[in-house]
Amino acid sequence: MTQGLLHPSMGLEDAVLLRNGSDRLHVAPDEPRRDENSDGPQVSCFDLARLLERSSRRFSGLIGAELTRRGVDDIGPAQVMVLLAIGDTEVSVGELLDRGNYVGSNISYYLKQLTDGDYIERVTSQRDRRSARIRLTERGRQLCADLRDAAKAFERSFCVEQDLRDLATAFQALHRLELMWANAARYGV
Amino acid sequence: MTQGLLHPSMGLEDAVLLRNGSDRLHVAPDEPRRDENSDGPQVSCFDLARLLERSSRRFSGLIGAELTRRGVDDIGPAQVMVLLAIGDTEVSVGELLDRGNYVGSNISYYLKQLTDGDYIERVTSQRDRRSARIRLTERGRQLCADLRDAAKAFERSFCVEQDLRDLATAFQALHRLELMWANAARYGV
DNA sequence: GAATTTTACTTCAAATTTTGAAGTAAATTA
DNA sequence: TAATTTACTTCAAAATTTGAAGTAAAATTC
Repeated sequence: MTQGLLHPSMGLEDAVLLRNGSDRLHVAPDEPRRDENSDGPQVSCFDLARLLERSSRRFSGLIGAELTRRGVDDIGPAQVMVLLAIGDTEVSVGELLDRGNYVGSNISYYLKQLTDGDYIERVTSQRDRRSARIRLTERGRQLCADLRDAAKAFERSFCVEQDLRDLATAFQALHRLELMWANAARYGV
Repeated sequence: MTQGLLHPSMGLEDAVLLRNGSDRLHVAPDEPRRDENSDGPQVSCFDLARLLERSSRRFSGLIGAELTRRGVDDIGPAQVMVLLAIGDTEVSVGELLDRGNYVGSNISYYLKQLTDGDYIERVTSQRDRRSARIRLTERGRQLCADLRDAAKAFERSFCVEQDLRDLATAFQALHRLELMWANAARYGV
């Protein structure tokens, strides 16, 4: 169902050797337990949520490293995520709040840094002068493009066709789950 | 492929009404663009990573709310994630680091809080007296059990069979991606 | 059309979380 | 037995997140 997300040249054996403690060369410790009389493993919200967190941290680390490599030191991974959330279009702060499920004051803080670093520019909307319209500057656009290139290169060297389909599958399933969580939050449980 | 993650009684229309701004009743703003001549949507690492972040935040919010409901106010969602990472077994700090991709000093900080709140207990291993063995106390176990019950109840009322399979699918695909990211970090790009 | 309410943000200060550079003490290796 | 490595902890600084005001511009109500 979900084969081949690892490059042929890189087996699971390598993959799990993430720390090299003497007696901790264990396999990934959080495989959800298999249900004896079923054909798929049981996965709880919690299993998944932990995986989400861990993956996010992992990804942030990667972005951070990439920023360092590029000599970008005025913003970090968190700010990059905001840049990516903005994308190619012009958005309002409110839209960003939705997109990332951010808190208002938090986004304000990031946007200030991004403005200071000249990654975005803000124009107050003519239609509604309360609302700030945000768009990437050339610098912001360039950084995003560079990161996208790096990601593409990564995908090319590590992913096979099936991986990309799996990515899409994971995305869709997660997206739906996220909507459920959002509704749970709204309607209380 | 991935149908039914929403309860029949709750349509997409409701699902996206997450904020009630006057002119921002838009549909989810980050659908990945469809590639004209392909049968599945193109999803980049970044699309997925943003979804991971957002979902995590959403989930943390849910856990936070649940803690408040239960009158637990000495720990937050982040600490709960550590409890869940510990699980039913006795683990070392190093194992936790792997499990959550945490930073050492960070876990130390959480463990201290959890010890203070009597959610976990630490015993120095006899075999290797440098290494702390951690396990849940009755209180920690109870909290986890309660949360699991709440999650089960949520799943029962909001998920159909297909949803649970999708959860498993998402988990597997993500897990593999995470391994790739981990290796990318290790081997540099 | 003036007063009120709501929306769309921003600011600030406090709390929380994360990081990194030491440190400690126990194993391991040379 | 000395040097190194491992498995953590501590501390202080930095980054992030939160929440309670605040501001100013719509939109609504009277």
